Formats: sequence, structure tokens, C-alpha cells
Amino acid sequence: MEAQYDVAKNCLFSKTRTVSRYITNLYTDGLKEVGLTPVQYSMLTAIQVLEEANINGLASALKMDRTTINRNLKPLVRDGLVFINESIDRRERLISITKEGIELYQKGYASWQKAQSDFKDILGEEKRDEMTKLLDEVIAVIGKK
Amino acid sequence: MEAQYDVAKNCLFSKTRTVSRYITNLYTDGLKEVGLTPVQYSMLTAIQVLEEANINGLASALKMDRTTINRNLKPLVRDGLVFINESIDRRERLISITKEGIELYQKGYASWQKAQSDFKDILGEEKRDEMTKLLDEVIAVIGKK
DNA sequence: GCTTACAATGTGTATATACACATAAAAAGG
DNA sequence: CCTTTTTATGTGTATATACACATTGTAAGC
Repeated sequence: MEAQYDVAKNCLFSKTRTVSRYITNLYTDGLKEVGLTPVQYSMLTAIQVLEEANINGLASALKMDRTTINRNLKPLVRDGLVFINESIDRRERLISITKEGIELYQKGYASWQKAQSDFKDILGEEKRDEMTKLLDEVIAVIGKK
Repeated sequence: MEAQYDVAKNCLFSKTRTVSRYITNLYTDGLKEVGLTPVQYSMLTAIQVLEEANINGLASALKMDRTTINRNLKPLVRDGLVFINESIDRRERLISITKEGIELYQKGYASWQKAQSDFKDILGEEKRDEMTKLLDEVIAVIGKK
């Protein structure tokens, strides 16, 4: 088979990326009413669960590059949803959610639930569960690396 | 369950996005030796398969936003991999791959194959096939929207 | 033919992503 | 203590993404 048809049919990167873009847009639409992106929402999630994590800790928990965490924190700090404290170890900075952040997060929870529910309606509960299971397995495997 | 633990455990957006980031990095590493990103590689794929598509046609085939296509074409044109022709319909522009583009694409094919193969080794053939099937199903469902 | 509708594209802006490189502070080794 | 190494972070640069808004050209209705 010629290369371009092989890639067009079988590329796991582009398939995954296409699905990722679509789901991102779905959640973006839902969370728009509270003015948060889905990435910001997932970061606020980790910030609350971890409590006073540093940037490397957040990067590890979210499986994102630490420089991406650094950059993505800026709008959250700017909008008063997150604050950053000094640490005894003066190299690191400790990230926490603010009162306003918690309030907005709670407000966004309904939007997030609706996006989850919409996706279930679109895909069907069975396929949705299959997908969740598979994604967890993939994340577990890549987490070992 | 409190919101943040619900989101941390069950969010299909963040699971998909995490896997997408990981796979992107895997293919990025492989294609780095030819100086292409995986997104560029998949765009060059569609440009060859479609032959003289316009921007909307590429956007539709790749399921990407047309403004993203527009922006992503620029480095490809700059690097001489793609050229853009006028059309009889003077609103549209027809996108084609250049000789250099084809050569680089062929060179990148081995890297792409290796990334595909590496992912198979990491995940296992069975799970890889399961994932391919599921992604195709999801893309088919969202394509109807 | 003229006006109106629609279609194709471009641009401003904002977030998301990650590599390469640099800096500063703590820890380790002697 | 002083040097070396490691750790935590910041920044420059480049690509990727998509919405809102604007422009231009074609098609449709009359």
C-alpha cells in the first residue's frame, strides 16, 4: 500500500488526536458559561486534590509537561482562581486554589457533568464504558514508563 | 462524592487528552529526524490523498477547524513542502504537495511506521487493535453530527 | 442587471503544548 | 566549609487549536 493510504487508514496518532479535539470542543462548550477551559478545569481539580502541590507535583499528577503547567497557571492566577505561596525550600512554589476558585469550580461542576452526560448520550453507555476502561489501561501502561 | 474527586476519577476529557498528549509525544520523537510534527505529517497525508483540495476540504477530511488548517499550512509552505494555487473560483485556494514534500514524506514514513510499531509494543497488539476499533467507531459517530 | 444571500478564506486573540536553554537554591561529597 | 551535583523553576521559541470578526467573491432571486 502506498504510504499516504497506509497513514490515512491506520494512524493511531491522528485517530486519537481527532477524538481528543472533538471531546475538547464538547467540554469547552459546556464550561464556557463559567469562563473556564476544560484544561483549566482539570488543573483546578488537581490543585484541590493535591493541596499545596508544587509545579512538578502538578505536572506529575496531570501527566503534563512542567513548563506547560507553569504557563497554564498564569491565567488562573491572573483571574484570582489560584494563588502561589513561597515555600521553606525557596526553589519551589506551592499552588493552592482560592475561595473564588472553589466557587467557580463548584459552578462549573454542573457543566462538566452535562458534558460527561452528553458524551454518554452521543456514544452510548456501553461504548463509553469501554472507552473509559481502555483509556485507564493505556494511562496505566504509559505511567510505568 | 465531592466534585473534585468525581472529576479526577471519571473525566473523559482529561483521560483522552492525557493519552493524546502521550501519543503525540511518541510520534513527535519519531518524526523529529525528518523535521516534521505528527500534525504536519497527517496534513501532508490528506493533501496527497485529496489532491488539490481547498482549505475547507482539508478541514473536513482531517476533522480540524478550517482556521487551524490555514495556520498550520504556513510552515509547510514556508519550508517548500506544499504549494498553493489559485482556482477558477477566486475565493478558494488549491493545496498541493511539492516534490520536496513528497520526498520528505517518504523519508518520514519509516519514522511513522516505527512510532506505530513502538506503540504496539508498549500497549500490546490486542489492546492496540481494540483501541483502533473504538477510535474508528467514535470518529464515525461524531462524524454524523 | 441588481440586490441579497451564501461560500471561502484571512486575521486578532487567547489558550495549550513541549523542547532547549538558563538560573537559583538545596543537597551531597570531600 | 567549599565544590559539585541535583532539584525546582523560569523563559525563548515554535507549533496547534478554535472562536469572533472581517473581507471578498460567487450564486440566487427578482
